[in-house]
Amino acid sequence: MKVSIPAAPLPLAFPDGVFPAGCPSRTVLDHITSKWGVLILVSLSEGGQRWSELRRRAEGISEKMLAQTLKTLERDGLVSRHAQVIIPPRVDYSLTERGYELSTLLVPLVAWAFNNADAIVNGQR
Amino acid sequence: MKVSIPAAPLPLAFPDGVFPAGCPSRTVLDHITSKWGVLILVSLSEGGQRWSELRRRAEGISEKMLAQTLKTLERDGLVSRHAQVIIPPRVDYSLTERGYELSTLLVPLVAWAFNNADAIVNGQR
DNA sequence: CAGAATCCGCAATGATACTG
DNA sequence: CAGTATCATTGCGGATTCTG
Repeated sequence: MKVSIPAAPLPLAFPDGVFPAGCPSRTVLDHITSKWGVLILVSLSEGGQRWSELRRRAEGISEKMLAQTLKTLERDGLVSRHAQVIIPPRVDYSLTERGYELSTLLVPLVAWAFNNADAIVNGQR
Repeated sequence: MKVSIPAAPLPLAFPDGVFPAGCPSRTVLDHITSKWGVLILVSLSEGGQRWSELRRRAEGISEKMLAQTLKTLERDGLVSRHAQVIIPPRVDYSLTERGYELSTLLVPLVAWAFNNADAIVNGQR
């Protein structure tokens, strides 16, 4: 049985529906949809967390990639870093307002992936 | 000025908030958040489109990556392929029901990236 | 027109070791 | 604890050629 699927209008300002190669949104999209970027942002949507906690939650991430991902997100103004100069050091990360706004779009996406993962990898319906 | 940001509860079934390394959702997430996967899915959210049109809209994509991306999304049951055996050939792609459901999450994400791109790359607020 | 097949470079990633 | 530095690897992705 076939069902007709309603076409959703793209509420985007892309001329002729073309996603331009040099568009800045491409870079932003690459950052926020990166393998580890998504997990870090979603993880932080629950509130501020320490370096070690982020490393634990994004299972499998290397220290290098955690540092790199956090730096990129910080430069993008999505994550803010709060370092306490104590020994041993303690550094907390949290979402900025803009990062939090983004996370409200990312959380449903990760949830969807989780809920549909089995059906997708097994080719079920 | 600082503002307090409410913590959003993660409506996910991840134990201890840990995203497991071997979780199938990781693979799914990689597919649907891939560089070209996002653009193809969002493009198709407007309705069925031909190979050549997808190639045009996802500006900068190579034939290889278009083929590879479409195959992956088709295997995942998110995109369906409709080939007409004529000369010259004509092949249309469209979203499955599951793919369409996903696109409703992806479209706002791309729109957000587009709307915030300038502020992000320029470091503005 | 819509691909498939092949070659190939380099940037992204991981592993390891070191440090304030 | 929270990183940085260096090195090794690989597989992603681009360019090209060929075809039904």
